[in-house]
Amino acid sequence: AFDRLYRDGLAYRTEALVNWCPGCRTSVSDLEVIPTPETGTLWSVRYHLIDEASGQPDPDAWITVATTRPETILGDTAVAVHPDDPRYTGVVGRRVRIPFVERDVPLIADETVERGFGTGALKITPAHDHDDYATGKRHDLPMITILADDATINEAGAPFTGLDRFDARRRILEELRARGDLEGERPHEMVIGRCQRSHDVIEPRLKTQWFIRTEPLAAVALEATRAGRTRILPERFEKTWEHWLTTIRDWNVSRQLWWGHRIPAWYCADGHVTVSAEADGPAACDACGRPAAELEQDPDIFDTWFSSGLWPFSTLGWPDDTPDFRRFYPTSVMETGYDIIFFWVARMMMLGIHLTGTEPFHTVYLSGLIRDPEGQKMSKTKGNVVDPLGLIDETGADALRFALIHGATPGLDQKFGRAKVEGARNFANKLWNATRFVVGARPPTIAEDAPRAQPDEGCLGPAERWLRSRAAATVQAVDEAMAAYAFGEVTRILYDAIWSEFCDWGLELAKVRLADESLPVEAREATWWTLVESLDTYLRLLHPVMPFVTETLWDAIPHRADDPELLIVADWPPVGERDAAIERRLDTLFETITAIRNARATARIDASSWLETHVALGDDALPLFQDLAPAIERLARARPLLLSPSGSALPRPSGSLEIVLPGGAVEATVLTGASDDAARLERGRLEKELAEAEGRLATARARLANSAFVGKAPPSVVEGARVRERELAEQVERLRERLAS
RNA sequence: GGGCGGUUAGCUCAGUUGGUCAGAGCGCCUCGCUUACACCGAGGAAGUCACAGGUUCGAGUCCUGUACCGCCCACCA
Repeated sequence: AFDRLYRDGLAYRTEALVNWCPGCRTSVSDLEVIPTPETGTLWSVRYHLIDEASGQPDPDAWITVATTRPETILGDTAVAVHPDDPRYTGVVGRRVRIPFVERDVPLIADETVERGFGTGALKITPAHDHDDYATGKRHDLPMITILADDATINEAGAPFTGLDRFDARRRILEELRARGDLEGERPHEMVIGRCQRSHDVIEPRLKTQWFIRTEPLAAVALEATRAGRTRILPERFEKTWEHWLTTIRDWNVSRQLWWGHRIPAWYCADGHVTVSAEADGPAACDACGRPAAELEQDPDIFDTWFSSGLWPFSTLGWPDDTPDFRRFYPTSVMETGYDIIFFWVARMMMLGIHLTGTEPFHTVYLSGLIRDPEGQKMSKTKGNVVDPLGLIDETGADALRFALIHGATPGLDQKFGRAKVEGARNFANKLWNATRFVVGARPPTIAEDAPRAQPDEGCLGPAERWLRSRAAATVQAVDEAMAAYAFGEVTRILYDAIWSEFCDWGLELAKVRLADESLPVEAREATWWTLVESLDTYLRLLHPVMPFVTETLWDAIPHRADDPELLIVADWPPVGERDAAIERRLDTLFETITAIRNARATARIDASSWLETHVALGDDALPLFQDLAPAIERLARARPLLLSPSGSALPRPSGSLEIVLPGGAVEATVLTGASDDAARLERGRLEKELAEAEGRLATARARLANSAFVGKAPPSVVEGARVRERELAEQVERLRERLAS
């Protein structure tokens, strides 16, 4: 890759100002310099003007400069003021004496100087400051390096040679004060660049190193996102992307470290450069033909992100045209944290497009960061890091995966702790037990190793049709969420479908039918096959999130002849057919059961006692309720259970529990055997329900009475409001009847 | 100095194109060992959706501003 970049004119070696970390003894990229706000000191220092006659500094004439880094005085090669600054119009062009090094430097005018800052006069240290470097270039100033690699003062900084930079600063200040040239000092809020890794103060300094010319690379990366060939999600990050890539500077890729890919560049005695992609290096110098034995390889290595930037294709055998590369490049979706969008994603894009001609992925999905339960960034020094392996030992990898995905919203950080993993572990456990139940509930008429059979359509009851319809709904919902990269939504859909629908209602209904000896064998078999079918669907849907437990459980259920050995390669489930009518009626049935349970609990009736219960409901749902009567009996502890068409007179002995469903479509009476206490509690519940229903009814009526609403809202919305109003009115009426009697 | 995100039940967070969206999990309260599961089951309480304006018949949901928390980018020594 480097060889290609070099030959394409995109890699070059030059002496330039780099970010030097004295602690790591290496240069680092701009991205690895962390701007850190700190309170420093701003010192005012007098530089004496040179008397033009004597050529000596004038003790009584000076210009005062402001600096936060007095040690860099040793490297000053100019003093700059703004050209339009009236205070200095007379002195521009004269020379000043730099103390200690006794160097005379020009007083120059440059528009970048802020007149309002400090004294309006700025010392220029081109070899140790990015701004000054630019100024030095503009004015062709000498660049004097005064620091060694360990940030001690070098020979150029005599008489302070050998002192650490901060010791040198103290000494210099002392001496300036002694000379009377330290005019003042004051605290100064500033931003200091520190090393991302060692936190040392970064020293800008001159080094001869390799750079990647980023502008053309950034241009093609930008073009790819602008044209939509690569999409960044969430979209708002495209703005960040644009900004960074349009202001990007050339990338220093040389590192003076040991671990990494060594830079494949060789130098001869004449300083010629030979870059080679050969494993053993070049045979001879490209320029002068000196043999390999006389060449020396660059001791530096690449920035780790240079190597990482090649990942999408270097892992596939590139630059060879391998089957893997042909099959898997370009990749599809790049998922990573937003914190490395520049470090990694941008580099993969720039290098990938240039080197392969194709964007490495069509979508970049940026997730948030995982933080500790208090919202702190996890760090080893803080000790708040979750050890995934330890957690996996405790709760399983599936639980960890589920928890991380469940809690994730694209691009937003999530607080993460034990509680979330435990919830996911419980879910896995629930699924495990549900499967255990299904496997154990196999009717004896079905052989243990029987191949998977379709439920007999003719034998399906409403519960079975409901299970199938809900499974279809879940497949559809999961498909949509997946397509939208809403992975947290995927887990939420599956959690609800499996726990609240399949387990809470589906299995409970199935238990009753499976145990019903009065039904023909075929009916019970159909119920079981329906359970297997739904479970099979849910396991397939959940597999990407919880691969291990689903794989194991899937192995335990009967399979079709064309199923593969493993779930991981099994087909994604197709969307089945919905049955809206069944879903609606079952919902009503569930609501009825819940309402009866609620009434019983409110009246503090022993949950295990069986009570005579009367239910009246509309003709459309009545047959279904009759069909599922045994299940209602069991789930509502309603026995005997009497079902009748709505409008039928229900018995209302004292102490009975009165139930009216929203909409008034279902009414029920539970005979408690009369207890004053129960009756009182029950009445309180009914009154509360009435008050709530009346409140909603008033709101609904007010809305419909508003001619603007009726006139402007879409007809479907108005119609919906009318239906709601009717239902509430019905419910209120029924409740009043109950309370009156 | 620019740019961005967050502010919804005690806690952690969902809420796609504005119209039963006020939700989930945990926690809490009351019951319960009913033949898959107490890592469970049944029921329940709990939010003026940060604040102030505005648009609209209608706004957590759109616009403007404010406050607080956080992040990114940035060559005022």
